[in-house]
Amino acid sequence: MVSDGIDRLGFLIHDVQRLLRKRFETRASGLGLSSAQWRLMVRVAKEEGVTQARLAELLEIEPISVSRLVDRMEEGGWIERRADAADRRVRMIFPTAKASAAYAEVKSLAGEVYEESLVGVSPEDRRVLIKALDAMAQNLGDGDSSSSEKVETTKGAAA
Amino acid sequence: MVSDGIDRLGFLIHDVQRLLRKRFETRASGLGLSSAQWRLMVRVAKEEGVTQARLAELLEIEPISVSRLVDRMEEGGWIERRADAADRRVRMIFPTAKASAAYAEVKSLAGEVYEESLVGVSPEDRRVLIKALDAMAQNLGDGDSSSSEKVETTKGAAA
DNA sequence: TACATATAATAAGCGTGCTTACTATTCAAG
DNA sequence: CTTGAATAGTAAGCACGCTTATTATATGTA
Repeated sequence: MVSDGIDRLGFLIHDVQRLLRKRFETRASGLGLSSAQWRLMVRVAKEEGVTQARLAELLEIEPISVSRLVDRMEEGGWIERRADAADRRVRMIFPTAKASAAYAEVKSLAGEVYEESLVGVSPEDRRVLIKALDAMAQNLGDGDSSSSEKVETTKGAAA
Repeated sequence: MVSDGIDRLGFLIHDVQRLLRKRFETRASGLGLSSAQWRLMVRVAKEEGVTQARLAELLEIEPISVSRLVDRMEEGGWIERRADAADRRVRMIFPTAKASAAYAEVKSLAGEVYEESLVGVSPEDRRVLIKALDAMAQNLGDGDSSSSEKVETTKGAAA
C-alpha cells in the first residue's frame, strides 16, 4: 500500500532531527555548546591534535564549515589551534581544559535526550530503527561510514 | 546493553537528514526548488490562500522564517502573496501556475529518493522505522502533530 | 633547480533556521 | 470612542551548512 507512511519519511526525519537538536541545545545552553560544536568536540576528544582537514572528513562537512565552526569554538574557549612544525599549512586542534571538564557531562546529557525521545519504543524497535537508519546512510552514500562507525561503535561514542 | 547504537542516534539522524536533503536538492536542482521550499509548497497546494502565520504553525517554524522563505519563493515565481480584504495585516499565499505544473513531478521525485534510501530495508522494518520516528516526534513535543499528521495521512502527502 | 599540481586553510556570499525587536492592524474593555 | 493587548508580518543579526575562489605551503617531475 502507499499509505504506509513512507511518503512522510522526509518530513519526519527532518522534524525529528530538528527537535532532537533543539532539545539538546536547550539542555546544553548553560554550557554554551551547540549540537554542531558537540559533534566536533567528540572527534577532537578522541583524536587530540587532529587537523581541520581530517575533521572535515570525519564530520563529512566541507573544510570551510570546519574552519568557521572552529573559529567560534576557539572564541568560546573549547578548543585551540596549534601550528604543526612539520607542515606549516596545518593547524592542529586540541581540546582545552574547559572542554575536557565538560565532556562527560555533555555526553550523559545527550544520552538523556535520546532516552526521552525513545520513551515507549521497545528495545527491539530501537534496534530496527538504528539498523534502518544505518542502511539509509549507507544507501545515500555515507561513504566514509566504515571509519567513522568503527570509531563510534568500538569506543562507544555519544551524541 | 550500551553498545546497541542508541548512543549514535543523534549523529545518525543528523546524517540521514542531511543526506536525504542533499539528494533531493541535487535531483530537484533543475527545477530550482529547495527542500524547505518544497515543504512549504505542499502546504500551499493543499490549502490555497493560507496565511503566513498558519504556514508557520503547520511547518513548525517561526513566522520570520516563513517570511523570508516566502520572499525567495515569490522571487522564484512559485507562489504569490495576495492581500486579504477582511484583514489588512494578512498576506494570503497562492501557488502559481508554474508551481501547480511542477507539483506532481516533484512529488514523484521525492518518492524516488525515499525508495533509494530504503533499498535493503524490509517492509516490516520500514513500518517500524516510521512508527519509531513518529513516537520520537511525539516525545520531543511535536505538539501540533494531530492536525499535520491528519492532513498527511488522510490525503497521502509526499516528501 | 624550477615549475606544475595538490593540499590545508580561509574569504565571500547564499539558504534556512533561530532570537529579539519593531510596525501595522485588529479586537476587546472601558 | 479610546486605549491597551493580541496578532500578522518584517528587520537585523547570528549559527551552520553550502559553492566558488584565493592564499600559502608541500610535493612530484622535468
